[in-house]
Amino acid sequence: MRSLKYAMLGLIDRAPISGYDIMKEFNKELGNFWTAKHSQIYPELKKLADEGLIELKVEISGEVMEKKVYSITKSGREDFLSWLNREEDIDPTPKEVFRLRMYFANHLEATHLEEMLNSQLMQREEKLIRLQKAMEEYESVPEINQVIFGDYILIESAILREEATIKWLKKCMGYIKK
Amino acid sequence: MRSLKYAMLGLIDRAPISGYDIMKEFNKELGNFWTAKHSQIYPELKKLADEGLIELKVEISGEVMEKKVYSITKSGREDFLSWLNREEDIDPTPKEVFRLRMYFANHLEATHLEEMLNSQLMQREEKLIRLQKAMEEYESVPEINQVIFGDYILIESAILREEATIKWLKKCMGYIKK
DNA sequence: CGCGACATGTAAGCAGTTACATGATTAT
DNA sequence: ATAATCATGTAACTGCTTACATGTCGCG
Repeated sequence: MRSLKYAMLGLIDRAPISGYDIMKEFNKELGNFWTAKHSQIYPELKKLADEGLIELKVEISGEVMEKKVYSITKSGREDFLSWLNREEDIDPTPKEVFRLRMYFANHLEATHLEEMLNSQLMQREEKLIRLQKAMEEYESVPEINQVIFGDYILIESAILREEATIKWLKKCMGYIKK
Repeated sequence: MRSLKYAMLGLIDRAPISGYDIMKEFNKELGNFWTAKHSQIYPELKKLADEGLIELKVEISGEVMEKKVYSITKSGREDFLSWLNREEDIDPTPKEVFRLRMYFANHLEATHLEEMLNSQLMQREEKLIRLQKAMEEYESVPEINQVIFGDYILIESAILREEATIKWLKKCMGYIKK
């Protein structure tokens, strides 16, 4: 499905960007639903350039250090928009190891099960707080044609996801005690 | 991390089972959070048998058709339980293509964006109804030491996930009209 | 001068999907 | 008979992670 390709094309389309900075984008809002390591990003950039979807311009930061800045081409933009407009089915199962583990919870001792749920709960609550802080940066909902609209709705989605997970973990803990 | 290995060991531990039936388990409750195709299952079974974690017994269904039924060994059970009891960090980002797409929603026409959100909404609502029906099969919450406890909490988790996604999709649609 | 961030790449291996391939059994 | 399901496998490929590998820049 080449999803990484389109994630990268979308980022490059916003403004010319380097592989390093694409990597950093995957640590921000987008990173809640898509991410990649530099070892995947650099070869993909090469491939996209070979396919004529992006163009390279080398910048120099400091004395000698090269920074490869890529921009999207006409054909890259067409490809990206055609992907973006495609109608798709809902995503296949996103795999989650913790829930796989919990599927076999009947083998765990009650006290240890509770510890595991609690450890997850704390980590999820921390994550939720971080997301809520990010959301507070927005005074109002961005217009749908603004670039930050995407950032906004992804934070919201991530918050709803964490809240649902927390609710579930608490329910599970409720099933233990008594 | 060999998660498939442990998913399969856990299933085999419940009762001796064939590759084909493991595949079917991934279409049930567990399939909401972990799944695999037969092309991945059969080689993995071979590997687990080579590692001495499972044992094979061939059954004949009908006249000649062979069914390979695997059971867990002592060392397989130990390996599984040690994995199950391990404390782990929260799962890394589960990737979702639809939300990646929505990150770039500012490029979409309002009417088309609404169509896309609506199409997702309908599919998610259908899925939710199916999950709720599965939940209704349970008269009460199973005890935590029962095998079906895992099934129950995974259905609940899947329901909460769908509800959160539906809530998000509706919010997004709300941002469009006006 | 040392440390953390900047910056880019490759190689090996593990995980997963799609397609190829075959044949038996059961229900209609 | 014929279609759906049962049943098992392999091959080629894509996707992704971990580790290897190198060097610069800015700050204290």
